[in-house]
Amino acid sequence: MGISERKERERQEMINLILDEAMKLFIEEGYENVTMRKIADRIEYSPTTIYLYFKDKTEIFSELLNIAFDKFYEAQMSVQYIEDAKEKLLAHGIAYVKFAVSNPNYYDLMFIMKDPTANMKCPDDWKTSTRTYDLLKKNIQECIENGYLEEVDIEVAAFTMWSHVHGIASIMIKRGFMIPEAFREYLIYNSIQYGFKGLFIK
Amino acid sequence: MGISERKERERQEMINLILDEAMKLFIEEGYENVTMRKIADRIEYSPTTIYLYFKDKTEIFSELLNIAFDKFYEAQMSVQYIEDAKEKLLAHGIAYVKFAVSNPNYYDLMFIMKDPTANMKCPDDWKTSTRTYDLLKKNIQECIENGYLEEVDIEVAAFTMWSHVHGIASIMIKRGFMIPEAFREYLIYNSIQYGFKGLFIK
DNA sequence: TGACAAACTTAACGATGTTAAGTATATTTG
DNA sequence: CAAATATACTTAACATCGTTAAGTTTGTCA
Repeated sequence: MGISERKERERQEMINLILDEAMKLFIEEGYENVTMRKIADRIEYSPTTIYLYFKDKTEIFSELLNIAFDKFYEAQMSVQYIEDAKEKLLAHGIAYVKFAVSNPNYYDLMFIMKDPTANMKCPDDWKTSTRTYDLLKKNIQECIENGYLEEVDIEVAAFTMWSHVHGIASIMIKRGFMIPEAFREYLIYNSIQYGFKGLFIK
Repeated sequence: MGISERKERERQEMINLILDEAMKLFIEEGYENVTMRKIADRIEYSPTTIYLYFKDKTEIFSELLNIAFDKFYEAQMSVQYIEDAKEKLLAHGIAYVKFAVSNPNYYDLMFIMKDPTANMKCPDDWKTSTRTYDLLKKNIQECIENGYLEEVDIEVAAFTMWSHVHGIASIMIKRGFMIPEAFREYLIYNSIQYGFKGLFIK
């Protein structure tokens, strides 16, 4: 009997409908503009219907978070084809910041916002997030092997590069107005260049 | 007649009382736990009384922001006595992050939170914030003069160091749970060391 | 002492997330 | 095929939030 399959399918469609509209609201207007009632308006159901598919608002955002991390990972992967380890590492950093500034709400959700995942058991749920960090470490390792970087604690090196690009990203997203618009791109590019290059020995 | 003076004094005391309690609530429990009603409870007045002294909630936070920037500036100044320009620059960076992690709510307010100053006219009100950035640039200038740094666009150098320490600070504050507790201090110190040192030529 | 202004409170509005109780629809069972 | 039941959804309500309007108390000055 395909009847329970159909029901499961319909349920999944409803879940996706909710997530899609929540995501649109979120991307367009940011976290504080995603309200249960606004989502309900968009999907043309009553607000309480949402609670039949999600425990609460944070569960919706946990799902959006996973989607965001996937896109984030893809953005980083788009640069992994580069042969030269040094060039790749630089491109990696630039891709990181580029993703952040062109998807500010995703980035906010992933790394800045009061963690909507406070209720999540970390080890499993953050798998998608460590994936990109592992990629960075791999690239650093490659640089060491090719003599571009001296042999250092790879954790320190990775954290240093991460904190640098994260710093750029979050300044641009949260306090970008402090920097003249025309100056921002220049600053992003040259800062990554300047900061990373200092670490290279060749 | 000292009567209007007394009234003005009493008014100022009320303003300070409100700010003090708001600040305590804010430091202890963060932004979202500061509500007009909770402040009212603490000062033992009705919620609406607060509106006789502050236009709205954001005006209270604008005041807290100024106080925070002052403390921040002081924290940076506490390291300016150091003679050697290179040592001073490193200490500056460490002092920055130290302030941030030991005053996470201040730091959040200053550089991370959805700007509570959106209604403020930037040029004047951000004076207190550019003050510390000018200090950083001065220290960098000194390093150049002493041959510690090559002659670079000072704006790029300052932004690079800022984004690095800001990155460290905001990771620790917002996603510190991703890093083992025992590892954090090590990472902070060594990352600043590693990142900054790379920029020096001597 | 009475007029008036300042300080403060009570009550309410519209928004939020969320829950409890009720209704309509679809499926299963006799 | 009709009655029983489970599923999907809605209405109404609660407590909380920032904020406003209207009313009350208090203190100052003529």
